[in-house]
Amino acid sequence: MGRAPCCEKMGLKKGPWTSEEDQILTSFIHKYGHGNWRALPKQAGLLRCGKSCRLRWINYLRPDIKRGNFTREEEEAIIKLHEMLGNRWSAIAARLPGRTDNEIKNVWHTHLKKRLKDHTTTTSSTTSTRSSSNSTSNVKSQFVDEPENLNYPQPSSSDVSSSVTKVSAALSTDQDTIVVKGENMELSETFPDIDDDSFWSEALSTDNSSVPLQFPKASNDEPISEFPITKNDSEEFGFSFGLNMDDGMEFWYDLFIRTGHGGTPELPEF
DNA sequence: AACAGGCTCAACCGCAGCCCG
DNA sequence: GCGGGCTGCGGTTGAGCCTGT
Repeated sequence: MGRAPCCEKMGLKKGPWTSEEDQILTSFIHKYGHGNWRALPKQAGLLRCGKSCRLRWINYLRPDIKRGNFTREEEEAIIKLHEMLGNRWSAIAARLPGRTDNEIKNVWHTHLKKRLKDHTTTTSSTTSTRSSSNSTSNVKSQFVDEPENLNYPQPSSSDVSSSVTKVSAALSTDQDTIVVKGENMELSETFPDIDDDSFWSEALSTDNSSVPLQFPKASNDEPISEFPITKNDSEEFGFSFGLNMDDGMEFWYDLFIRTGHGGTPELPEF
């Protein structure tokens, strides 16, 4: 089909975004949403192409973005999801609240891929119960057998350390099923067909920031220079800072609790 | 202190698919 | 059904930072 002309128009800026540009874009989207990325930079008075604006918003400016290092649980989830989904970074990102596909992709290529590769070369004799031909199929044994390979600070207490390892091992999957096991329980979370993203998008439907809102009436192409954000604005558009971050934290907290960190240090051996 | 090589991550590029006239 | 416009996605790049020598 027809390809979108890229940012080749004269005068359009490329390269790193300035804080001023960030502020303009953020303010505009908070106020009017992003119904039309192509028209947005013009409306907002940005010398960027819509594509660049969209990327900047999605990967950096969105308020529900969880900044900072990936937690152990997140990295394990990425590995598992990659095992199931392959390089479908957006699908993986949809399952990791607050993380973007770009971020996950970077983490995969810089950390996880290398880690898995190192492990497979050093522990080629390690047996895996999975018969999958996927190259990442030995993820479980990696975390079970060699937690010291991970670049995480290890607690001084051996009890805590071992429990972490066991929890990681408990995050096993059988294709579409992620099984989380804890003491005195076997809680299975059977996820629906992972090809159907609707389940997840519904589950994460609090992501109001992605809901296209309305642009100002474009009586002319005058850029809108000021859009102070008020509490009323955010309420009017159903937008709220921190909401999605809380959901993300809730997700991991829930996982944390279910895996036994929330009170029961002892976990079944694997 | 200076340099080189490696690493990280924000941003860009180009393709695919969806939507609509 | 066809074609153009647009968005979303995955792969790739490169500037800046970090680390080792």
